[in-house]
Amino acid sequence: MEPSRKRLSASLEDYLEAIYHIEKRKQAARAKDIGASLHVKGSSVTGALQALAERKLVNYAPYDVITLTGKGRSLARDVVSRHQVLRKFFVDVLDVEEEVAEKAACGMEHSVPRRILQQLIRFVEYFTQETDDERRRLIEDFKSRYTDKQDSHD
Amino acid sequence: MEPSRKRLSASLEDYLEAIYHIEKRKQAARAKDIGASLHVKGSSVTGALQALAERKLVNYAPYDVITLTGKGRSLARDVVSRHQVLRKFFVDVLDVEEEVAEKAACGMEHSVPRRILQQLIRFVEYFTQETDDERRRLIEDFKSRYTDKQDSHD
DNA sequence: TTATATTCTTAGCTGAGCCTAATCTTTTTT
DNA sequence: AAAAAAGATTAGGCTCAGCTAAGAATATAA
Repeated sequence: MEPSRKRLSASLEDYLEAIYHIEKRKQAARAKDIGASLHVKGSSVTGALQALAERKLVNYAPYDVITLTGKGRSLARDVVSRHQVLRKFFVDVLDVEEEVAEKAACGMEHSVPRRILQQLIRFVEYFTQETDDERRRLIEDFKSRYTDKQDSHD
Repeated sequence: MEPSRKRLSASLEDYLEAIYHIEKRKQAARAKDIGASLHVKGSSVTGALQALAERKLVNYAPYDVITLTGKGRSLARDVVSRHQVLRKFFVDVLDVEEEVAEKAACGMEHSVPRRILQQLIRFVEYFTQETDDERRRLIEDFKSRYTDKQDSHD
């Protein structure tokens, strides 16, 4: 009985992520919150929840509230972490606008390999450490050279 | 008559990219080369080519060789450039293994916003300039601290 | 120049993942 | 408690992007 080893689709990862955030705000998630958060209709949510339930990632019973299982929460945290790392890198290092960074992270979070993530974490850490002036100065210097916050995103 | 303003799917971008690379090696692309390069069957290639032809991105006639149109080539270059920038950043800055970098670039190239790309280009440039020792030294220092080239990709 | 092999296309199927419309459930009002 | 509203689910449809199998077109070999 393998623990459904196949990779989750980008879409299902999004659902997991959304549920995770909603759970953090409220106790449990409702279908409509998920739909609102992902800009999809209720019927799509139901479909996704059934897929997630089949993989034992959410506790789901029709008309009941939705919660993540242990496995689900762990996977959700993984996605959220990818998102956060990218976002932080875009904002703190590349000096990109919050909204652009946020959107970009959303798009790219599903395909960042572990190894890249690991290095990215180390990299951001290395260059933003409170304790090292030289490194932080360089990043600041980089930023100050390209301070053209226009719109050329997307 | 709008020039089909809607964004290309990740899949169609992959096809364009593949054709671009094949064209660079040989004179023109054949369906089977494209299929081999993307690991899809011939019939899928035909389908994609028809979609691309409809958008005037490839010159396509049944059983004939395939070439990019001007618009197609320009778009292809765009994709390839996103790919290369990511790849270079992963290898030259994050110090990630070639294959991991390559795969990651493949996955992420479809969702990098322009703005992020622009900053990434500047960033890599800034830190790998031949002319600046201090910056290059810091990157080297970063690399030397995390020289654990194991497998934890994917 | 036939025969064979290769390549390409068509037709039709599948699964994801979204949608709308109709039909439950559950909750809230009156 | 009955009616109304809100929320969730099912049924069925659509698009995308892959697949297989069968057949057409082209290229190669005998």
